[in-house]
Amino acid sequence: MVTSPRRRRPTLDDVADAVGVSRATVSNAYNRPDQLSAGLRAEVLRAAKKLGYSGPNPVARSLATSRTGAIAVLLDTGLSAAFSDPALSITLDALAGAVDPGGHALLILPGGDDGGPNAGRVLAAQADLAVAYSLADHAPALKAIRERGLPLVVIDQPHVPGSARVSVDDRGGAELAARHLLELGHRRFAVLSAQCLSAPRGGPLSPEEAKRSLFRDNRERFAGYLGPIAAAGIAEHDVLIMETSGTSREVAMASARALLAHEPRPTAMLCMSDELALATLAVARQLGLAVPSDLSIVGFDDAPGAAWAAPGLTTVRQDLVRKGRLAGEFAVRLLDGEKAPPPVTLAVDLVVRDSTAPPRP
Amino acid sequence: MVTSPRRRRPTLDDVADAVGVSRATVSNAYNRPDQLSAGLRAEVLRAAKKLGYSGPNPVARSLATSRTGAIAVLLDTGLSAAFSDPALSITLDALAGAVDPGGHALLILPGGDDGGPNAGRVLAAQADLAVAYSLADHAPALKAIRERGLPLVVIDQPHVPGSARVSVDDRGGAELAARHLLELGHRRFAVLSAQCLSAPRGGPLSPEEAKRSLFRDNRERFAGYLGPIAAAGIAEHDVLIMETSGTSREVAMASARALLAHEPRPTAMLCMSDELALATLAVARQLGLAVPSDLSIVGFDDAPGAAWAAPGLTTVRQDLVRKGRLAGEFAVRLLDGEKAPPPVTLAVDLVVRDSTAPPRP
DNA sequence: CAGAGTGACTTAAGCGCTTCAGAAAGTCCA
DNA sequence: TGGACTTTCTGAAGCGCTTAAGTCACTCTG
Repeated sequence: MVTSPRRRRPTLDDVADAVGVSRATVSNAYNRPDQLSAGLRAEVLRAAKKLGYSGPNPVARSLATSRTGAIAVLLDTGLSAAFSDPALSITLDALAGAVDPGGHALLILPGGDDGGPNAGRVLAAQADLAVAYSLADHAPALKAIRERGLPLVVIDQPHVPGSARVSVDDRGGAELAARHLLELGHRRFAVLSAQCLSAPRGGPLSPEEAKRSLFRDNRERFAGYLGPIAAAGIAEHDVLIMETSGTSREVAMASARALLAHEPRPTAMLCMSDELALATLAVARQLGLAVPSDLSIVGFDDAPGAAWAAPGLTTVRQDLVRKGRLAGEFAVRLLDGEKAPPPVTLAVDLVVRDSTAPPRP
Repeated sequence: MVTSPRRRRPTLDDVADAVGVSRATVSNAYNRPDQLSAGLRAEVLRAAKKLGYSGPNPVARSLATSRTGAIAVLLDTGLSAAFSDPALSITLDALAGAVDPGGHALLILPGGDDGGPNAGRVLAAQADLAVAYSLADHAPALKAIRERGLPLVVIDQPHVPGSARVSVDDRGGAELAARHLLELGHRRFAVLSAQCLSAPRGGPLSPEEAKRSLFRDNRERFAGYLGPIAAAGIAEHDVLIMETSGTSREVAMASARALLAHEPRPTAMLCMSDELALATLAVARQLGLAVPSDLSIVGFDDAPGAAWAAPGLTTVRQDLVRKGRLAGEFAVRLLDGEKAPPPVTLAVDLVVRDSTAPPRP
């Protein structure tokens, strides 16, 4: 019984035996260099190298310390769709940057068709904390997180008791966009939204349906769009609303095309993301519609692409980097055992570029 | 000593005690329902629910089974930069889809400034396998993976003994692009590349420097571009080469602008990704250059944006979905204990759209 | 009705590490 | 010179779970 038949990886004990010290000492050599003499530490490390020991097994360490060093990120779509939205990439990058000094990596849990990741996956995820990004209100994943008692940070979602939250003033932003167009004199509006209802469906939506969206940010934006429009004496039912299914550009373009095919054609399009706005811009170009003289378009996010577009996109700016960083900081604080800070709502503002103008008389 | 002061989470033992069975039975209730009677199982689950036990602790389970259920993805840049490239999103989405049935999530390790993720992070990552995506050849992360003895799948990188590999015919694709332009009659070329050398620097590159790129795919593409051009009797040093630093659109546009400012202006631009090509397209528009009559542009990847662009982008198509899926399948096979399959190189082809034409006479 | 079989649980040995409470040996100062 | 400290290292108790092997009480067969 000298060595196991299948050459197993060396462990802390093997190193300890090789050097002739206790296991605790080897552990200290890696984790608390001040607990042993420099000479012995060097000897331990040398022996480890010789044996091919690459340091404490991360899983075993996690079990002993009850810290995994990972943060689960719960998304509501697949990776490709999720990351085709620059807003997510930017937010997550900032988040990753904020938690990186603490040594936390991101464990990505993509969503399925029920507004978030599979609950079983969430229950099995090795993470110290979860970040939920714009999930449907009823997402099973959220329940799983609660069951596990995992600290939670939510982004762009309704507040969950006990969790930290950062979101933006979706409604206020949408109002800014709608008022801007109203002030320019528009009366025929269309709204292009990402998925609102369960099960990818896509297609036209009534204002009532829109306001019942499963996603809080959608609901808020709808309310923000429709409020000022209604206040201006335009019937909500005269506002065309279209939900896209999925997040691909093709689908978005098809939806935009459907909206623009309506008679009388809307003169202003309110888009819930810059991606949707850019898709609309592309469709307008295909149809030979001049933007902004034939059609005004307003986006949301102020993603980098909004500024590069031709014409530059008028859009509601939100500070994505700040949002991600804040979420990351909240995560770190929760991990440090602090209580959840009060929810933060970031302000937005309207960036007027060249995609909006008064409608043709 | 009835209960610990800080209410700790219930464990398998607590449930076992509550029901009055052994720990193994509770474990079986979760993992091997056929090992106990349906009645007892229901009772166990009921007790678990009552105690607030949400199922076996993932970390402890991992330690016992020596499987984590996560796949580490090693990237060479930060998240924002990484995901601003649709090629990565698409590949990773396909990869995630392929490993999902096995219950594997992706643990994302973004890169720093040394061509890959920090080695310490890699050593500490809780994963069963690593996927390296287009890292620099010497990336410390790769060494860390080897030390750990973790199975490895590399994408678009040199072969690592013992690991699986999928890549595309970068050189062949680049040759197709160059030949296409030569056949159209171009003689003044520029090449726009992503980062090649260590430490983000950006700026003009000599052909020698270019061929020493730290990234295999870059080297191959350079070779593929320059080969046919040289064969056509054009001196390599007459080809303008520019490396961008980072991956943001702004930086890419600045690089493109610099190339187009050269006198005499190149008539054809070879871009190592569609993102770079689209940035070039935007610059050309700003400069009032007509594409393709004043300037031909060829991209690489055939990302979705290539088709939407106006004009449609001529580009080298690679099957990103297939690449990701294949990598995922290889991962699954390695996890099943199979030997590394032989490396696969996917074919590419040239998609000719409207961004290339003969140069103005 | 003995012996083989089967179903339903339990026992106990890990998985590889951290960490706290000592122990042993040396240092310091009155 | 001897008690009070330090420094350096060890012992051992977990962390929460899986799983191979074993026990025990039955049910079939021939």
